[in-house]
Amino acid sequence: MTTTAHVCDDPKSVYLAACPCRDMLDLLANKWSALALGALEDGPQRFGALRARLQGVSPKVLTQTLRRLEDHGLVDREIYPEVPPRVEYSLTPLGEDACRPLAHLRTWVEENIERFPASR
Amino acid sequence: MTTTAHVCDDPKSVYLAACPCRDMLDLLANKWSALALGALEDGPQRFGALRARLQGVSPKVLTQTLRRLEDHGLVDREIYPEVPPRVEYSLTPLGEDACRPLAHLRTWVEENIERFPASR
DNA sequence: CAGCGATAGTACCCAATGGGAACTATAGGC
DNA sequence: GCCTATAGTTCCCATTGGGTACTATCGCTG
Repeated sequence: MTTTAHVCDDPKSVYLAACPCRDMLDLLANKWSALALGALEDGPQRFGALRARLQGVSPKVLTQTLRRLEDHGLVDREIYPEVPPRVEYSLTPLGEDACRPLAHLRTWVEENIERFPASR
Repeated sequence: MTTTAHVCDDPKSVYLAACPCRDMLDLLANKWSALALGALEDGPQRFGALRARLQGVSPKVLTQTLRRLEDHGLVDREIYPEVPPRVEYSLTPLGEDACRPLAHLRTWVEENIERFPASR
């Protein structure tokens, strides 16, 4: 396909379906991604700790979310060869930077929740 | 159920599964919601115009997205009784405010897209 | 030495959602 | 009488989301 070849010539915009920005927005504009990255702002954490903080997340979905973030270079996954297993997740520099807009979003929601008609 | 009654006593956090913040985050942390609200920042627009700006969106999904935003008080939907039909979508004050964190997220993605390994 | 517990998942299954193509109603213009 | 334009809706299917149950491993306990 010719689409993958000269993407760099295109203006980068999340509004263009073929732009990689679209995929990144899809990754970050996601409930569990936003929560997982926010939790990792406090420092490296184990799978079980993340699962406890992200109330309501199932282990499968948490694994999917973390793997996707890892694949895109937002989190690191370190496996310690111990028994029982220990795996620590942490933010990469890119992940730390991505946390800022996501933190804005989370705090905006919490500060403005009263204004939403559905929540009254 | 007792959960709806004294929600206001709970600390508001997107990390609590039962908090209404969680639903709002789910609404806003969504690709199409973020794009639709961003498009409406330029002023009221018709369905067809939004469909053209949000490249790749199907009419069904766009309708779903806009209805959901309308139900939560983020956008207004005005129907003009004309033929062919004309429907204009616009931001409510709450929707305008919600645009700020979403705009940060969109621009952060566009400005940092080169740093993502998957896009190289 | 046979269970038991702890951790980080995976396997399996089902429901919800995402998403596309085709269809609808209406009135003006040709 | 037919074509066009608009804002959807309907139907269908593939993908994803999501929950529950299960697994592997080793130290510890009885």
